[in-house]
Amino acid sequence: MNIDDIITGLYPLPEHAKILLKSQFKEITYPKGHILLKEDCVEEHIYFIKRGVVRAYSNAINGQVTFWFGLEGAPVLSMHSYIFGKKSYERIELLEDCDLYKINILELRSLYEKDVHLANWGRKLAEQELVKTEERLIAMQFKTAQERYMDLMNDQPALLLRVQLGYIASYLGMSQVSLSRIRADKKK
Amino acid sequence: MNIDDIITGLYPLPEHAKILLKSQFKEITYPKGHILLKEDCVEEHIYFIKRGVVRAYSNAINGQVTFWFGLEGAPVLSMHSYIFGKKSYERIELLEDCDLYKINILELRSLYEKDVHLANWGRKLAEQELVKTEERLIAMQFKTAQERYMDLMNDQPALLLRVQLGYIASYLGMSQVSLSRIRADKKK
DNA sequence: TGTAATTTTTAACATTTGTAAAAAGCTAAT
DNA sequence: ATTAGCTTTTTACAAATGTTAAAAATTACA
Repeated sequence: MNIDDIITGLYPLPEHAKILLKSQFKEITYPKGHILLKEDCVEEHIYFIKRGVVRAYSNAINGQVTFWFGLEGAPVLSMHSYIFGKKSYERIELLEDCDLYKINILELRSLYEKDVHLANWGRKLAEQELVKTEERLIAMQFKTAQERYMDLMNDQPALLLRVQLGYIASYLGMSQVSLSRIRADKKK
Repeated sequence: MNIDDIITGLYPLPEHAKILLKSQFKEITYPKGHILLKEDCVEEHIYFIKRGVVRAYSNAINGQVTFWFGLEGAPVLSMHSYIFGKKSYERIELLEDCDLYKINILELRSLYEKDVHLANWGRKLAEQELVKTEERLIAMQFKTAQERYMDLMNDQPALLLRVQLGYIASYLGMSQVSLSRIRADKKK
């Protein structure tokens, strides 16, 4: 997934704005297992995934909770750092070797202030994430564990092939044992 | 909560931009019980609450699911209509008599395209909602029903006094019976 | 290939949460 | 004050999900 498609897919930009934004991205590669971003740190960049899979998780009393996955094309960011410039509450880990496009948040913010097209691009970035997040919240509130698993199978089958089930279970808001049970039932 | 404070609280605007945005808002009053916005309709406006309480809900197989409340100062919008110009999946109902500030979405979008400050204001609007929604999603994933209730008591005690418990239970992702149980346990 | 390490499934049991129905409490209107 | 309607709590039971531990399957790599 190249940076042009990622940028333009979000919001159409006139050539000059696109070039300006693109010029601030740097490409970078990290290996599987790399921690891109740590809790309790202020992260200074956001990323877009060129290649690879990534998860965000948070440490609760009873272990880690994976609450987000990113595949090719997805933005990777700490909400608190990107939006408030504050410490991140989550940790972001690479589940495969990844190629990433990286951009500095302060730089990006200054682009937002300078160029109306880029400000609208930034608006779209937040709006897209907002819709996805609200839909997941609603699903958590009124779908059963089984329905949530089946939705994931329909919407993101690739994820199931690339990510281990323990993380998927957590993402779906259930224990790994529950997920195994659901999968076992489905076979019948 | 007046419109000046609502606008400026989100993102500081130079005087001319503030006046421009403000001039597009109209004030309107509806009685308790009024349906502001229906599922399967494209809603052409977004609102801000001057006075009152509002809930958004969606019809599932087993009854309504309340997934959002708005108090004074909050934006009221259908995600699908505001962001995609598509049909709303939710219904929004006034739980008290409400005074609202209303603005046309197409008009707002054209302001975003015209003025860099307003585009950034629109970005902040989405970003603020995004942070709140992600935090709620995470809470749903790794807090118990009891913890979610106690968080609500701490963070939004006013809500408990103004909204009936059936809706609160749904918002917290539990049955009304469970909420009653939790409340009964708490007394001991 | 064989072994260790990791992941996934299964089993047994405990706990939480849901459902349905009844009882109790509250509110508003007469 | 009384009644009707609505909300909340309680009860009893059922279903779903969690926990712990062990077994099975898979993967990584020496």
